[in-house]
Amino acid sequence: MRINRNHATEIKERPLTTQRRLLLDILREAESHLDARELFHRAIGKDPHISLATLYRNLRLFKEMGLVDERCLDEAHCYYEIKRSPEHYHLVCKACRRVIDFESPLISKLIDEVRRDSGFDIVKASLYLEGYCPQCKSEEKAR
Amino acid sequence: MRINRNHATEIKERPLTTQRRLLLDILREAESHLDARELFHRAIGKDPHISLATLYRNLRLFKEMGLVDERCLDEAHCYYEIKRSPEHYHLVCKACRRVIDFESPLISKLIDEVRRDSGFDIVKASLYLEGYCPQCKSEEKAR
DNA sequence: ATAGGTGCAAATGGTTTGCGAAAAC
DNA sequence: GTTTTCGCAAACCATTTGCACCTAT
Repeated sequence: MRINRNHATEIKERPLTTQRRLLLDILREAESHLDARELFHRAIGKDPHISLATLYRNLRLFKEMGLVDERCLDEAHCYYEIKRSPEHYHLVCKACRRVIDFESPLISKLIDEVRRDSGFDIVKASLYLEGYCPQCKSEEKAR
Repeated sequence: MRINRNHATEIKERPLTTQRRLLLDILREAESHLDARELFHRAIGKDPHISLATLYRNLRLFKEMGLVDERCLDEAHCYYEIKRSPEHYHLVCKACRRVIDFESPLISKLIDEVRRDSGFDIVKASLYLEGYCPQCKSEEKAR
């Protein structure tokens, strides 16, 4: 079995090795938003022999093939997630670090607007909103 | 002289040392979007004795004080820029890496929408659009 | 005199790479 | 038999930290 990206360009097709399947399965099953550390932790759980090098090599491959998105919130927090459709965006609580996905039709409107004004051919949009979730807000107040 | 953030909360006021002024000046004068390496390069130009440790310590301080924003496009590309108003967002060309700033009233509409739906108190929005700029698009076609 | 800042050099820690062995085709 | 992947250990490199000195109050 092989993996590749439907609208692939010059990127070669690659075999779906046991390790790659393992990693992709974890990413798919995850409630999403795993960092490399957590992904490795879960991978070790399923196959104690898998190595970090393999993990990073394949994360990079997945990124290049467009199977996985890398989301870097800041220097210290990079998360990986399987691409799913429809596209969605992220809302992060600065207190508890909970991440919520959301969608909004306003974004495609915005993209159209920018495309028209700038002449860019836009292929990807990343949007993070940060703030405080209802729980953390009220805990804050209680203090 | 001192630096602090107008709507400061618990963050102490800090003295504006020569090194801090130097760094802030560079960030202010920059056409924006400097990474740590480039910032250091320019800093060394003005004061050959300034150290990387000072640069990182102060970048972190500036972030905490809300003077500077850190934008991480991916693992390898973190950029720092002085906060200016009004808020603006980024459009990056995947081919030439050019970065364009833009604003749009649709974003505050979007934020209102998300705030209403999620109950979050939203304090920051980061939006990157990636694609190909008009020049790179036509060079691509020419090939 | 005390607190905070700086430079230097060493430590840290996440990510990458070189290499020989193993697997895929 | 050639090509690709893997695991291991070593290398890399951006960032952080410990410490002694310095500066400002």
